Amino acid sequence: MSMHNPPHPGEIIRELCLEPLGITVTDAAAALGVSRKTLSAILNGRAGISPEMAIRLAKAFDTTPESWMNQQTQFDLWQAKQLLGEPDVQKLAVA
Amino acid sequence: MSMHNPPHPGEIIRELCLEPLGITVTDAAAALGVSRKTLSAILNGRAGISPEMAIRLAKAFDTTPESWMNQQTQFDLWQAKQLLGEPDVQKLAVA
DNA sequence: GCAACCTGTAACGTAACAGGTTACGCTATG
DNA sequence: CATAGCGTAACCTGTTACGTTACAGGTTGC
Repeated sequence: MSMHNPPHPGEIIRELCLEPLGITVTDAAAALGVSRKTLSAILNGRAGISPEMAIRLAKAFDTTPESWMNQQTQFDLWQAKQLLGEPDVQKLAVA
Repeated sequence: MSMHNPPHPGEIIRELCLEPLGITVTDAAAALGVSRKTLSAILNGRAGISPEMAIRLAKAFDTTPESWMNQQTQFDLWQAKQLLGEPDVQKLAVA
């Protein structure tokens, strides 16, 4: 179940949102109301999608904040699994 | 669409996981492999569910990490909407 | 060739958050 | 009363998001 490296959300933004519109990073950052550096960091995988950013992206691209957050969640979970391995946890549920 | 204060995930853990089992916070923290303080902070809404914690919770309670992350996402988004209000964002999509 | 623009990224700061240990006060139960 | 469980405070480290400023490299047009 989803064992392959999920793309970080920045790739999605660039490939599905910015490139089709032919908009520059500088202009997109201005439209989103964040600095060029902040958007650049996300696009290049050096920052994640914060809740605020998800709301801004949803408003700009006419989507839902949840969809952006879920992309980030998938990426974060995949990354945490790589780093954490199998944590030493006792089962507490019914079986 | 979901305008009411969503519960923070700590309440869910306490009410749906710990109380039915009659397990103490101290023991649950030990089973999860985290400190008592860390679990206490989550249960009382003073910390969120990190990806690592979601993985631990999923293993202990035989659920999925995604379900815990989604709970946290709902809470974070609701909170961000309260704090951010309507951000000044230009529409970039088709219109 | 040079100027203008776009981009990545570095350095500096702020603020916030997760996690840990230690310690204190409260409450409930033996 | 003594002990256990709990919340929470202070203190630490590491990480992240965000901002401004500045610099280096690439493109494009004159």
